[in-house]
Amino acid sequence: MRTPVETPAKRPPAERLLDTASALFAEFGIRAVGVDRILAEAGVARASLYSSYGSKDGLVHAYLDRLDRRDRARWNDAVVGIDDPVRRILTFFDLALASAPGKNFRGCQYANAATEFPEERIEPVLAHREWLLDTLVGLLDRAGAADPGLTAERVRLIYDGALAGSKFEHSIEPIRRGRDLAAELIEAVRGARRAHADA
Amino acid sequence: MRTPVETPAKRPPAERLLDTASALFAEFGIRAVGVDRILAEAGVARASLYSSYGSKDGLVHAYLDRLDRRDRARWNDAVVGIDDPVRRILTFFDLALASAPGKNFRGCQYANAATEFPEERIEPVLAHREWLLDTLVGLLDRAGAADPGLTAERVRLIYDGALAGSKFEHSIEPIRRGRDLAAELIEAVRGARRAHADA
DNA sequence: ATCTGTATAGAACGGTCTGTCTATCTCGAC
DNA sequence: GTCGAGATAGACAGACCGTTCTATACAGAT
Repeated sequence: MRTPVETPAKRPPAERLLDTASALFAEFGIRAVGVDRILAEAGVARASLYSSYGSKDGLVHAYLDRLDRRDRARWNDAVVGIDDPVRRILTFFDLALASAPGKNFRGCQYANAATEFPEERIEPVLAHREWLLDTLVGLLDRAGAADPGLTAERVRLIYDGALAGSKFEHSIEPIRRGRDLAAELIEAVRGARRAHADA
Repeated sequence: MRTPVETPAKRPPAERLLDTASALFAEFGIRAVGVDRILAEAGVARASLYSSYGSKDGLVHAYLDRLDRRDRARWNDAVVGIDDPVRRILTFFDLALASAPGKNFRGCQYANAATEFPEERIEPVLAHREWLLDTLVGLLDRAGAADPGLTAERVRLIYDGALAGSKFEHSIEPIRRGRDLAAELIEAVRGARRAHADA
């Protein structure tokens, strides 16, 4: 049993399916993409979808779950070698800046999923947001910010607004503005704690 | 020809249709609501929809157009008697705070529409955002803020983030936080201009 | 009383959706 | 060579989609 090196090493159907579905869901929305289209673009048989994921809903959950895990991993990779907690926070914006154009400025995929399925509580979406908030709290605490909990909520709010604006305007400008605003906000609350300590 | 006063004055089908559709679109999303359901809940005949609006798409556009006009009117009514430009700005957040629970914390309906139809450029959505920004610029200028253009963009970004957070958390807390953050931001840039003028 | 415009109910159409099923094929293990 | 798992293609079912159509009922104006 050897892994073919020269050939494109045709990947198993389940993986091709998830890759194709992820790209289509992100670009056009979940409800707007039917399984027929996913199957055609992935070059995969219908039965493979239902044996691997059980249903379209199963595929959707696999998409969101992997999205969460990958986004965390991408941030973790990006902050390797960065010690400054503020720069680590701004990395969230930097990653969004880098990926927004390639995703047609579709904004936050978690927000999009929550919009398309307003009645469901989607576990990976909630988990991702909680991770983001917890990470921000820890970093702001390390940065010496006054009231890290409140500031973390505010930074996340700015992050949400930045991605929403990017979707509206099909531009990275709102993300840039959000980055600047977050940086200034953090700088201000660092000063506040310093001033308080001085007094 | 008299207007009946005592009876509920059964309103014409086109209006009932738009009211029902607006409520359903807002709560469950546009794609998720079929015309059958709208017709049933409005108690209106099928043909009335197509004679009044031409198609479901026509109904959707009427919904978004009226939403824009009503939101502007609602803000205009709310700021009657309020002179302070900062309080006028915060009225945007106050209105969102008041209406969010009744709308099941579905966030910004313009953002939701943009999410559900990523390929279209939806005119009322763009117009509403432009009106919001222009209004903010004028008020911030009157408030004596440094760089009203930039600050207006930032306030709108905070507003977007507040509504997005409200949708995620099914709570008005993010809107409250956005209001506070916007108030502090405006106060800071007012101080900046005063300080600059003093120097 | 008749005409007209508008609302009604409901059948029907073509299309698309998710999901199931059958039947064939490929390929690695033994 | 044989077997079996997994992939393939494609037909099929049943529901729902938006839309068009016919036929009927009812109001007000003439």
